[in-house]
Amino acid sequence: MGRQPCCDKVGLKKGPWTVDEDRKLVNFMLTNGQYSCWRAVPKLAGTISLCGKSCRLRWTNYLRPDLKRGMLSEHEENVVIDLHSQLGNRWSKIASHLPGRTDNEIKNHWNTHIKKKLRKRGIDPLTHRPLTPPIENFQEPENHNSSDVHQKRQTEKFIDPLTVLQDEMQRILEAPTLEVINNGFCADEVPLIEPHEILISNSSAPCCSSSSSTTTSNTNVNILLENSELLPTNSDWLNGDDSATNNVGFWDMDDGFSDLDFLFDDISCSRFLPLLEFGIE
DNA sequence: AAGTAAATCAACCGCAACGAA
DNA sequence: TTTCGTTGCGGTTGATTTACT
Repeated sequence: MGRQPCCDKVGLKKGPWTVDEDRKLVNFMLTNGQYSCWRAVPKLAGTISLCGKSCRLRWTNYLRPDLKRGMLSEHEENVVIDLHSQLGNRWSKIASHLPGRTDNEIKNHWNTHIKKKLRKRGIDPLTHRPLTPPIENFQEPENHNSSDVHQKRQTEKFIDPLTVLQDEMQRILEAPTLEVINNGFCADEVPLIEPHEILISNSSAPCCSSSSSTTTSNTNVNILLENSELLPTNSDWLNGDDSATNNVGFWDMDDGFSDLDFLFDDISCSRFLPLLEFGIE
């Protein structure tokens, strides 16, 4: 007996996601957290024409509000190179050390940038040993203003969908309760990740350093909440743990990654801004 | 201006791993 | 222990954009 497809492929749409599909998925994920069964998500979220696998990929690689966007920093590249020398092509493991970066993003960056850089330095990207013979005078292909091009492209490509999502996300985040939504799905069905966990709250973070905002890339989805009283408190989410006010969501902040692209209110520093900032400069 | 090559990255595919029954 | 359903991962593809001729 052959393996069953991950979903009923008949009638399923392929290709790029539409704004509406994004909106539905974000709506669902922000309201319910990460539902335990991706297969059920298309139906529950209303993105019925897409399979659960697609939804998972879209969310983890693109829509998650905690994602960083833009080119990897030099530090991040060095981390990737170092981890790759130890782990090989285990992109998800490598990504787990880089907050806000996805395995797909790192894999793409490796293949398009880092490999070339290593070869240019005379290092075999596969073995991390010196190339034999070393490629001398290896010329990195001229890529005029590649980062500018990248930023421009991302702006043009993503600004509209995310802008459209903005109002929707705001509405969801300000909703007083998590109740029965799409197609009767009930929020009582234990989510794996609660909505607060996809937001980073860090009252001890540097207050609105200019650098934090300058690192914001054009496609970053920065979710910043002002009306935090409208959301359950951290301790609500964390089974009564009083230290929850320092909860920082996904990552350990001790490993040197401080520019999480989340902007803090200039005035209070302890509350998030009342906007969804999409990195539009 | 038009055609082509190169670069980029979102999305797809298929397999492995895992857990439940 | 085996079977089945599901998720996660890594490799790959293909659409899009930019650079070059």
